[in-house]
Amino acid sequence: MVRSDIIRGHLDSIILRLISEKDRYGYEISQEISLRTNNRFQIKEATLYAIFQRLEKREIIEAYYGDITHGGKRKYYRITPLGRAYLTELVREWTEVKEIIDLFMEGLE
Amino acid sequence: MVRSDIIRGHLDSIILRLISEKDRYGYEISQEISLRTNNRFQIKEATLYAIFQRLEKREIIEAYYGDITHGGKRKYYRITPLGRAYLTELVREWTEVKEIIDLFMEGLE
DNA sequence: TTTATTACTTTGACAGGCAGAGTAATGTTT
DNA sequence: AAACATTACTCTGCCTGTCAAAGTAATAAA
Repeated sequence: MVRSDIIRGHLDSIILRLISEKDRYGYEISQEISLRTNNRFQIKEATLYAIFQRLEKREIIEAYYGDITHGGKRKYYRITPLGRAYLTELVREWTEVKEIIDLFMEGLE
Repeated sequence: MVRSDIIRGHLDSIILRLISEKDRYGYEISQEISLRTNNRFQIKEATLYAIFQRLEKREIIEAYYGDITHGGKRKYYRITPLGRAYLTELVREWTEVKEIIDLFMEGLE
């Protein structure tokens, strides 16, 4: 399991990417992350919902309530055009960050 | 210039890597980072010295004063055996984090 | 002698992430 | 029907890493 303070700062990217594929609700995203990473990383609930609030306030995502529920009521999020642009920028940034950190980390494995 | 909150958590790695090459002092590390990244990333002084304190307390690095100065007196740091082990672990972690984030970021560039 | 550069330190604040506790609706067991 | 498990979201208060800002001090250059 990866320490979360090392993945910190990239959670916006991960969540936004998942929402960009299709509208999703919180619990679903949480499960999807565990699934795709094969449980190597799990997002904490408190963190996830804090990110939703942040992104919604910045108009990067927007919320609506779904009707199909299975327990608590689902709050779906969709990405806005602004969010798409932001995600593109995040992907570019990730490429650059990888390059930079690799500059220091390579040749040691 | 890369935002520092996206590189956050990897600064220990970068600094430790530089110290592992040879004993270094703060100002030197700061310059070296700017140089190697071609100014795409610069570490802030306050951050750098805070990291030194943290790593020294954890006995990952240790300090001594050098005699050759050129302005303020230089405080050199060397990596300890514990530090070497920690660095190895950090490199392994970095490989894993890259894999995980790439899981979400790929196919969008 | 004034200014620039080198070099380190400290304080206080901010932001992201999280533990823990809580609310509520639905499905499953007994 | 009662009890329990699961789904699903919210809120509060804390911790930690980073940083702006301000300060100290020594050497080199103008």
